[in-house]
Amino acid sequence: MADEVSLAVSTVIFALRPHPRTRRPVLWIPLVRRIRAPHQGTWALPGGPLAPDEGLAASAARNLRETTKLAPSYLEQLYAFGSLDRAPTAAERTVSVVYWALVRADEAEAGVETLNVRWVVADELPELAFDHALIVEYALWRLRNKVEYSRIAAAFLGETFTLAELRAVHEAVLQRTLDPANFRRQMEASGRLVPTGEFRTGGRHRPAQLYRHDESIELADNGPLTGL
Amino acid sequence: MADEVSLAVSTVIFALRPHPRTRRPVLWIPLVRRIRAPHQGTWALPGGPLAPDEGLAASAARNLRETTKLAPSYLEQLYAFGSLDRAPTAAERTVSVVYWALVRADEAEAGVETLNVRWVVADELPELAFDHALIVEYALWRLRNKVEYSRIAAAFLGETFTLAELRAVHEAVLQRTLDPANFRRQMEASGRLVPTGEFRTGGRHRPAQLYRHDESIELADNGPLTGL
DNA sequence: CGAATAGTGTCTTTGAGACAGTATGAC
DNA sequence: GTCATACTGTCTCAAAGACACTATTCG
Repeated sequence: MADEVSLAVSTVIFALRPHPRTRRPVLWIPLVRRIRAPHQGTWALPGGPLAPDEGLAASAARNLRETTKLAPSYLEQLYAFGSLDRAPTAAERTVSVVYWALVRADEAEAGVETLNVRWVVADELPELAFDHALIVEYALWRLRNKVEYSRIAAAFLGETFTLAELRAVHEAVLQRTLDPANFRRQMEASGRLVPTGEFRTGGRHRPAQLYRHDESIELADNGPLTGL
Repeated sequence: MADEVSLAVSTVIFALRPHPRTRRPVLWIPLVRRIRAPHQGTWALPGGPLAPDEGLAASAARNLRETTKLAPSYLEQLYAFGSLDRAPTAAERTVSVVYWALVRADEAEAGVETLNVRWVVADELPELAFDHALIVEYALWRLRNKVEYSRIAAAFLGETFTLAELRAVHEAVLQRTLDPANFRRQMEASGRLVPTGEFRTGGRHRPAQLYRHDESIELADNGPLTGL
């Protein structure tokens, strides 16, 4: 065991894109290939050591940008992992502060995929390095919980959207269909939606009203930590 | 700014004891007096550097034991704090992984209070060092949320308890009175309570049935992180 | 007996969900 | 007109809360 503890920041980045087979929207995350031991060659979460002159969230945002060329539309701390057995074969003891982030689908389309960066469906992961499989599972659990009682789903959409588009995000995250009528009433009752008076035309059906979110309401309620 | 980041673990420790004036049960936390700069002489959360051969939770449990002579009946990670402006005057950059813990009232009575350790009412704090006031506020918010949808209140009680005792814990944490009839039904409907068939006598009224919690149910649902 | 708390019954309100029905633009 | 989806109405059920009532023990 080493006599020093090093500190790293990693990020679980979610985007919504169609499943390669079903074409239905599902969650994707980018992975990076490890280029050194331990676990050399296997896939891992993007991340790296914390720079001394940089905050934790800033570090997460930076290595998100470096691996995906994207800026997060939502970023939240997930957990600090620091068990002794995280990397049994490693010489170095590392504590990882992990963040999770949401990026917009259209931006994720533009995201580069290189030899060492690969986007995969979040429920169909390859084998991951260290305890990263557990970390992704936990991030998915948090996202699925939080989408039910906050307006973070907005982070996957643009400025304005129809109720059908918002519902599609919820359905993709929760992996079940939702009743359109009841979903509409819940969203209206939440007081977070503002009708714009504009309509989305183009489908072969009645045009749908466009909404935007009330931006005075935080994406998620983090209590006293708001804005940290 | 230093060119190294040091890692510390701190803990917000909650106990239920009567308020000095009202005698109604309220939340208390122990503070330690800082014996070195910065903020020398002011009160702070118990904590210290992470030992290289110790897990994060183990470190929290250790310095909880060292300051209070107690073992936690509940321990959960709160947040990792690492902004650059946490300690503007400090030469050293520190990231703190903060835990929060619950200890039993009877044990807290026995907890030592020395010159450098002082128990204070959680809603009537003195001025605290660094960002510790924000940290306590966040811990209180988490506790008050979690008591409503988990069985962590049990961590303040002994093996068996009456519904009135359990309700008193909820009332103290939430700072409002609860209807005894509705509280009873909610607890019974939760499926977490097991009647023991024994009764608590001694009051000048009908004896109350003693319950215990179903120990196959976790104190709180942390999803995939169960038992970490 | 009265005081005090244990425990039950029941009414109202609220929100979730199931599902039928109406509205309207694209074609 | 037909199709597809937008949007509305309404019924049922479950949980939360207010509050009246009964039960039982102690002094």
